Order: sequence, then C-alpha cells, then structure tokens
Amino acid sequence: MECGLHFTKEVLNGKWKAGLLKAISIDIKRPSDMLRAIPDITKRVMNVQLRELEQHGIVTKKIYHQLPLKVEYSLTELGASLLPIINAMNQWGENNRAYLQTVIAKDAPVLPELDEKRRKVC
Amino acid sequence: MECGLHFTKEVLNGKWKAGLLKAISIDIKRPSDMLRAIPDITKRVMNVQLRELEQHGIVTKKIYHQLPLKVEYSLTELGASLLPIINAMNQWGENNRAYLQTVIAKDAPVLPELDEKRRKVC
DNA sequence: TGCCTGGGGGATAAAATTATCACCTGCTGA
DNA sequence: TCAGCAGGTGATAATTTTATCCCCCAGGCA
Repeated sequence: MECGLHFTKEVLNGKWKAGLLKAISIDIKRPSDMLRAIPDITKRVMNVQLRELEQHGIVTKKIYHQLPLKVEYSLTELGASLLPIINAMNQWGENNRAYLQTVIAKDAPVLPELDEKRRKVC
Repeated sequence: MECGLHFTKEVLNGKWKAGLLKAISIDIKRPSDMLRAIPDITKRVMNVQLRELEQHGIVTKKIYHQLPLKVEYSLTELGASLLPIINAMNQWGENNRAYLQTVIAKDAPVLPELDEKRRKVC
C-alpha cells in the first residue's frame, strides 16, 4: 500500500500542472489563453500535461464544434478539491519568497499579477 | 518573477522529500530509522534529498559526536510550516485513494500504519 | 495564393531525477 | 579477526520528464 501522499504527488507531478490548475481556477480555460498566461510552457507539453490531468479525472475537456474552433478545460469536482492545497502551496511560497529566493538557485516559471484574460498565471 | 507555487514545488520537488518530512514530523529522525520507515528509498538518495532540504532551510542536521555515532534531523520552523500542506496532501490522497488507484498505473512508495519506531512511513 | 489563429500530434533530443554499486570511517560483539 | 551497524560518498547507469522541431487540419482575410 502507498500512503496518501503518493497519489497526490502523482497527480500534481508535472512541472506545469499546478499552474495549469490555478489558471483554470481563475477562468483561463482555453488552450491559447493558457499559453499566453504561462509564457514558458510549450504547446506540446501543455497538451501532454492537460491530457494527464484529464486521465486522472482532475479536469474535463469540452470541445465546441463551432467556428472558430473552441476548447475549454474545467476542473472536475475532484480537481476543485485540490485547490485548497494549491492555494496553500502558493501562499506558503509567497510568504517565504524573500528567504527562498536566497537558497534556491535556478530560474523558473512565471508569476501572476492579475489583469484581464491576458494576465500571466504561473 | 515567479509565483509562490514555484518555490513550494522547488522545495518539495523530490520523490521522497514529502515522505522524509512526514517521517521527521512523527519523530523518525535518525537516518537508519528513516531507511527502515521508507523501505524503497536508498541510503544514497535519502542523503541527497536530506541535504537539499537542509540547504533549503527546511530541516537541520545535528551530529552527536558520541558513540555509537548518532545523527538526527529536525524540522526548522520553516519546515514545520510546511506540515499543514503535507498533511493536506496526504489527506486528499487518502480521501480519494479508491478512485485514484483506478486511474494511476505505476506502483510506488510505501505507506504508514503506525507502530513503534519501526513503522513504515511513506 | 500566402499567412495568421486555434487546436493538436509524432519523433527525437536534451535535461533532470533516481537508482546502483562499490568502497570508506569507527566501534561493538562473537 | 570477521561480521554487523551507524553514517556517508563518488562514479556511473537507468529512467523519467521536458523541450524542440516540424507537420496536420480548418477557416478567415487581404
């Protein structure tokens, strides 16, 4: 048997998943909008991670067979139940960013700072 | 700038880190005890991950220059502040394990189920 | 036609993470 | 003296994750 942590890590395991979920949660649900909100992600990788989230039952994909073609991702109930955790992680990071920046080397993803539908997310 | 999520993921990023922190939090703080508590981890990897946690200011290492040699890891205040998140992740996983097991393939780490100091952790 | 937007994928390379293995220091007990 | 426990590391493999590239479809527009 594995402990609960295992499943959660498995689900959130992916460089951009938490960010994608956060994006969807603040109503950025179309692929092209996500690409704009998360500058460093690439289309390919985003699709792969979204597909995994979908297979894990965290998000659902809805295709509108209209023109122009439109696709929207939404959080499932299960996915929504992850938000408190994601928000707590985000909060913890913010609370300690000043310190963490000094001990963590690398450069990384981008940040929020609301705006319109064009704000960056993570 | 990066969003808070980034830092938190960076800190928890490592196959065994959350499990190690959980172990320390339930008073399994000696390396050899951790190895017994987390069956699948190897000494080498455990040391590497503990060192990263230490460099990130999440745990502290105390060496007792006594005989037999004794080493103990403890959570720093910062590390302790991560526990609510780790516990929430653990809880979420437990709450949804029945379902998650059906959508996640791989096999993984081990689980808790208290005992003495020999209980397995994660 | 040529080019842009919106959505998506296969093949493959590059990078990062984990795991293996062998070997080292000290002390204790048989 | 050999074995075992406690703690630990360098070098190297194996695996997993991410990223790159290039191509596909359809429709609008100029």
